[in-house]
Amino acid sequence: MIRVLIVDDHFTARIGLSVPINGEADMKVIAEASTGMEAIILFRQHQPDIVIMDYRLPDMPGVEALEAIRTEFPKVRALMLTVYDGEEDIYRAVNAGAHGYLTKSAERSELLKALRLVATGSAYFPAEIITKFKARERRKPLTDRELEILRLIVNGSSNKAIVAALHMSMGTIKLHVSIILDKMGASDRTHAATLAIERGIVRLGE
Amino acid sequence: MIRVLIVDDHFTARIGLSVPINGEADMKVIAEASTGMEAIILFRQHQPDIVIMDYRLPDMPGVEALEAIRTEFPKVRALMLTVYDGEEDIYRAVNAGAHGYLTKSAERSELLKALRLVATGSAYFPAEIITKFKARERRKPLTDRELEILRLIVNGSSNKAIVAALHMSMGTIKLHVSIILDKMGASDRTHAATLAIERGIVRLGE
DNA sequence: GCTACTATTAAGCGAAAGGCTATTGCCACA
DNA sequence: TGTGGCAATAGCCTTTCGCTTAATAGTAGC
Repeated sequence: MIRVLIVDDHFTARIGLSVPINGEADMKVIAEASTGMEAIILFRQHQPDIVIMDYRLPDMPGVEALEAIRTEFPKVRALMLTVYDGEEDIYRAVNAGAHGYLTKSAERSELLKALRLVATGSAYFPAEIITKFKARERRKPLTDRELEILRLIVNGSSNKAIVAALHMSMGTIKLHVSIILDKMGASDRTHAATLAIERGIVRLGE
Repeated sequence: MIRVLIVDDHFTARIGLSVPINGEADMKVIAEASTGMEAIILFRQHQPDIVIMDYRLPDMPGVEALEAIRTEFPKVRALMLTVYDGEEDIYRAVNAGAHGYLTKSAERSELLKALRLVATGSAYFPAEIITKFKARERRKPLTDRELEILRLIVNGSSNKAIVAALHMSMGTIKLHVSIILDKMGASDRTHAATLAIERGIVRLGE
């Protein structure tokens, strides 16, 4: 019997997962969490065979909750199930220890298949997910400073505004921006901004 | 008895809605659709008291399906239930005839309340939704040409690239861009791009 | 038929952006 | 104790942006 912990802040998603899962003979939902903290506590209590983890949670990103769980229980098996499918999201999930990644448009049969595979020690990543993961792996990662500047660019800041915000000289900012464009393969700052959103590097409204 | 039609392409969402709804004494899910076409056909067949409509569907946007239904059945009652909460999304939904708008983070009680209100002839719009609707209403709408150029800006095109794509002169493009920035209240094209995504005017990857 | 709005072209100007190169200091890793 | 990656500064040069103003033409509403 595969014992499942569901982590999702939407009650419709929790019901929509637990009903089909409990309808299977070989699996059972043993707990449901709606926040990252709750997920950590319930994992400790029940030590399920698999966690189905949403990306966006009210208190912390799902990957952070997963990392916290993995620190305590290195053998945790997790399947990410999310609407976000940016390169960066996928990359972070894999690095946090996820053994499977599905978008919410997955069909019932695929979800159940992925659950069984991940719970029994295999991995499950659809081809598009692997492609995006590899694309992310090939890129030189942005440094903390570059990320900070990228976020300001996405917020619509001019170089002058960035200078004011970060107390640096114009020359420094411009060099950083150039390196960001190069690493991301963007033609200019506008392109970099939309790529950052598309890839999940920067989330709007956060 | 409130007869409900659910329109959502995710099977988890459909189950997550129909189970709680069927658990209520005064309402019942009488059909479920996973595409816009299906929604139109099932509405004709069942003429439900209310439609719960997702924004994103595989074949057409939910608002378009709703518009099509309203052309045939002007008295249709609809509650939008979606993850998208941009000004433009809300504005379009209201103009397509939606009498309620909820994001998927709504709680069970709020969803049921909204369902009852919308089904019995009232409207249900949370305060944040109304705020965004009004914000959109205050803005001068973009013309078709301006929208076309805004999409290219979001895709990272330079003015030169836009000239090549639309076969227009640089002067024309520059003037269009200036007007777009002005109407949107954006400081530059990068800001316009992220605002366009945030407000739901342009969807990435379409 | 007049008015208003939209689409288009155009020229010019100052500001901003982006590419390039050179230099310094720091820290971690071998 | 190098070596390499990161952060920061600076100057120069070219291109691109964004603003302004002016003028023409089509089209939809009144």
